Amino acid sequence: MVKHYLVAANTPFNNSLLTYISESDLNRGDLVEIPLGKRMTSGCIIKEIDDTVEEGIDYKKIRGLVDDSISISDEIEFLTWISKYYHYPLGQLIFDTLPKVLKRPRELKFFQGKNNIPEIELEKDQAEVWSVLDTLSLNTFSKKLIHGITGSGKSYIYLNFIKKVISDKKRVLFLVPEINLTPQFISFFVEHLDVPIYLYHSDISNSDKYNLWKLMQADTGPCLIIGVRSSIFIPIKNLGCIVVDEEHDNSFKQDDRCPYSARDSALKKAQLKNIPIILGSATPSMDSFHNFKKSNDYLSVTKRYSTGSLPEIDMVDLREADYGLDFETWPIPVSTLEKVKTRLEAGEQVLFFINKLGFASYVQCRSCGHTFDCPNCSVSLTMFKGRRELSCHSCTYKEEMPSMCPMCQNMNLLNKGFGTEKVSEVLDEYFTDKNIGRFDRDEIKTTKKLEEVLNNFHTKKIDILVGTQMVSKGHNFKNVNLVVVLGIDSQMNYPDYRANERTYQLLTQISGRSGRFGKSSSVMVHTHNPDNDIFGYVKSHSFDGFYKQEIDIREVCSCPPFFKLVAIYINGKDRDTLVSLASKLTGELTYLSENHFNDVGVLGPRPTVIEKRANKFTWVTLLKSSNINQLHNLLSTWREKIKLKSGYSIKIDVDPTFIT
DNA sequence: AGCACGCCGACT
DNA sequence: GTCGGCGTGCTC
Repeated sequence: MVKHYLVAANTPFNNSLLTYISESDLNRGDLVEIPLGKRMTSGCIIKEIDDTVEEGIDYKKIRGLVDDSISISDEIEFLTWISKYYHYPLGQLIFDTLPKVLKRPRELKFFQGKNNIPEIELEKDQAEVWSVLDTLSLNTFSKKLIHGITGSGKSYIYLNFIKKVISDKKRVLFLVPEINLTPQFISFFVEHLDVPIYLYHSDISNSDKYNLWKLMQADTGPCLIIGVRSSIFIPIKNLGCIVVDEEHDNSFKQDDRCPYSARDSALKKAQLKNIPIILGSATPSMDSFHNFKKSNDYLSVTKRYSTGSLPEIDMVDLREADYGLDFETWPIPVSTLEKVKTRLEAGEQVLFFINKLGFASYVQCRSCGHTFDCPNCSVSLTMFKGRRELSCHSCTYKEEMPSMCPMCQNMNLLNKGFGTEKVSEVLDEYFTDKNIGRFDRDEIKTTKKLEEVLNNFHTKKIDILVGTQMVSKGHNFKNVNLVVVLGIDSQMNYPDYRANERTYQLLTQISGRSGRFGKSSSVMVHTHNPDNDIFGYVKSHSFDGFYKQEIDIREVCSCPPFFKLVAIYINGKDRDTLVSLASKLTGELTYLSENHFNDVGVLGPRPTVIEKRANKFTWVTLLKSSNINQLHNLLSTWREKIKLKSGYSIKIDVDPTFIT
């Protein structure tokens, strides 16, 4: 008896949903091999179909099961939701997230919890939050947002809840934004739990990923999984709760392939699985704060745990900065270096934050003004002094450091702008007897190196640590009571509606690295615009104040959380063709909005901030609406009709965090 | 997204 | 002559 099956195939064709026939019985979630055109590809069985089969198509036969040890039947509903919400083909989503198959699987490594630390007594604020969580049913969907200032001991609240779920013999998924954050959580949970602890991030092998998927299906023993965003796709049987730490963090949003938010998807997953989910942050996103307040699911801890106190935030006005007679301390004012010196002399360590890599952001000829730009992208090249090269941050282009201007042969080349390498050098020259360490993507390429540098800082082999975003998140440095922030102005001036929010979050998170363990501590924020309102709210540690100001701006400019936003990126190699394609596609969107979906606004198209990357151009069109259903319907209608020539592609980004 | 077909330019 | 550049069209 021949049966027809709807299969989600690994192809964008027909939105990945294709019909096949099979003589053997197959189940929803089975992974199969199927012919497609003249090749073979993978597919996932969605359902059997009977009378709805179209005539006139010569359906092909399913070749057989590709792997019988994994079935994702319990995740199809979840994956289908993601596919619809983010307008991304279901079949491609499934095979993007599935661990690659597995020639020679090795044994799965994990950490065994030792549980050798006795129960910790919660302080009053924490206990109040815990008393609410303690009443949550473990078999019902519920969501809570814990807003706990940096150093308030959110981890202990999570821990209590996790212990409760584990003692109910269930499993816990603990989401962290980045692989950097996993080492500190491993030791924390190993000491407090007595179950296996598994890691899931970009640095674990495919074999381990595959084994974990299998294990999470095979048995149901309680365990903890600490994972980055992609771990929401692991089909975990007997999942008892999800925790999302640092929920505001932009790393939860994927930006290539299907641009899903792991935080929002986790909320959906908890709802579908009927389990509780807990989000936590010291600086909640505007979106979450707004939503959780509205539904009364908001909990807060306002006091630092134990003896920690909040740092003093000092604004350093760069308009009055003194960089020494020969400008030799630039970009660090002499007064700042003196403050650093005092801290170092007291035996403390200091943290520097600059959100740029390299020695100079660009190089310019003093005589004719020529700048060294990437031949493949519309950006200038970053100068790396140590490696003696200029390199592009948006493609792989590199060239040797020039000794003269190629236009006018002048030898006098200026270094403009600065990054971590420059700051490290200035510090090295000023504090000749101190060790300066660097903590950025350029320096830290492996987990091993990450742990090594962190360890050197913890054991005081490094006196001053200079880093990018990487240092701002989560780490606890016992001996740091001064944090220096440079180059924040460029963040604040980024041209999208989230610039204020990101700046507030970043400054607050960085401040959180200072003075975690008593003593007076401070943060020095360097800016040309010290009177900006945001600094006032950071200074007074007033999230509420910031939120109240920002939420009004969002409302008057029709931005999230009041309006939903979708960015549509159109990409291609020939600029003229791309521009006409972008305006044609935007014209179709405008037509649909004017004639059928009146509540949706269409803005654009316009070139992206970096219009050319690796010799391809990108333009963007924005959709805005407070009518979410209409927005989705417009997108679906539009997507069914569009046709693209090869070499041209579109990316739909629902709820973009960055508009580039 | 693959993969094939098909039509033009510069090599043995 | 034919190797290979990529433009176009098709895939349940």
